[in-house]
Amino acid sequence: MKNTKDNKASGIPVPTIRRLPLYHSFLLTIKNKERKYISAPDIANELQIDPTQIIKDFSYLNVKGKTKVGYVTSVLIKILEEFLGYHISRKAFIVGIGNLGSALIKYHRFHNEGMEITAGFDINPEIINTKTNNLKLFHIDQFQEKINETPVDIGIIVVPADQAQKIADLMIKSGVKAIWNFSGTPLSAPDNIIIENTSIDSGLAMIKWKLHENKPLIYKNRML
Amino acid sequence: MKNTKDNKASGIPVPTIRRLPLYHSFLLTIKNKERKYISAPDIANELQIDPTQIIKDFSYLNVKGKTKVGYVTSVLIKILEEFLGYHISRKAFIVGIGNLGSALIKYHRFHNEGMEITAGFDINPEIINTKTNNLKLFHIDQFQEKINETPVDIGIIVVPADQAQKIADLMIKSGVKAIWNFSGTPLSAPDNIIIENTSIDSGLAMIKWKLHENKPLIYKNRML
DNA sequence: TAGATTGTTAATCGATTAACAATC
DNA sequence: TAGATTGTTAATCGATTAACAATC
Repeated sequence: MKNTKDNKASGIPVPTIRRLPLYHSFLLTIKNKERKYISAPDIANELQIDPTQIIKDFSYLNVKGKTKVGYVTSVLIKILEEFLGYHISRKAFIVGIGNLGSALIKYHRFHNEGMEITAGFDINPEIINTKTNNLKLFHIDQFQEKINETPVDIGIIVVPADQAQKIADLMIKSGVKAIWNFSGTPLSAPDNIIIENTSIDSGLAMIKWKLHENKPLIYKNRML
Repeated sequence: MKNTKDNKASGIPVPTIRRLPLYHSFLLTIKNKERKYISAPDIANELQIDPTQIIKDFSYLNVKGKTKVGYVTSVLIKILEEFLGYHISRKAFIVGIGNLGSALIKYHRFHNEGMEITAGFDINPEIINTKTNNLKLFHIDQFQEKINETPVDIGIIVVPADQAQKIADLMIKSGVKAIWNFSGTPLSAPDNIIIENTSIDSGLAMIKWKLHENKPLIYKNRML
């Protein structure tokens, strides 16, 4: 969960990277409206982000805008897609075909964003050797075998917390470069392995905490 | 998407709040092992977070630890649950019963974390008046009617981006206090409405960017 | 020109990390 | 006591925001 300084090299702040897909998806709607130019204040207004933040973010990408006019929509989109690597497809295996796992398999944006899930794994005998959304599902014991046939860069972990580390170890041993961890528990891995943690629970924590804020008594009176 | 200064009042950093569910889930495993005490360095080691960060986080909660021993596991868990409001159940409606929507409905942790989804809405006639995981599904036109019957604090939006604002407006009009937005597009809302955005795409952006980093040529040679 | 916008540099703000005193 | 840990205060680091010059 630690933010290593891997952004130092290029100097692009991590939050900027995370905002880029947002810009991209918004700009597609602008393109559909056949608007050739879009200005930072316009984007800012729509996306509720500070306009100077947007200008700053774009400057990291070396996109040049036109004074008084803005940026060329199609150029922005192209630069974003190149930067985010949407045209370079990375293969991925997903482990844990539960509710969330199935939803991820069906999430159609991954394809446009340059990730292709090429096999799924589980331990449930009922689903092994079946297909979800045209994706073949195998027993986890076949992971090594399948990755030898078609190497993948990304391993997606959607198993319960107590199984996650074991799966991560297997993925690392098998040569996966990046792990996308939806298990809600942190993983140990060598420094050269990219780990991205996505946890739904932290979102709910924020919401509930903010709801509490309206009723300060609840925790201001709490005895330490 | 803008970070307002709503954390100023209590002085607790937003990242701290987001880490709390992680601590909670880890501490449950410690409790299961019947370990009475747990120290910050031990947690740090397991969760890959800086130990002083953990001590700092706990200090915001006014938990007191024992020098040389650590914290009482059960006390930590209790304080975390109180702070995160796990014992105060908030009702929620979910709109958009697609793949992700269905996965969220089945996500069992929400119950423990104090959120209960009490109805689902969609426009697909095939699923209206059916049930998913014992949850009744209605047409979106019945939203106002249903919320009048049983008010909810939280609205969960899992519809496509171009439908999201419309649904948000409906929720706000109906008196929802917080919106959890999975649509991937930002929402306009009055300041008193709590908005939490959860987007899967930013996670993939990070992964792909870090994978690129290993091959700097790809974007260092990119013509601006 | 006046006004709107880009884009850079500086200031501010917030979070993390380091240093260190206190304690058992 | 020596060593390990808490917990606070200070320093550092990184990101956002503000200020402002340049441009069309």
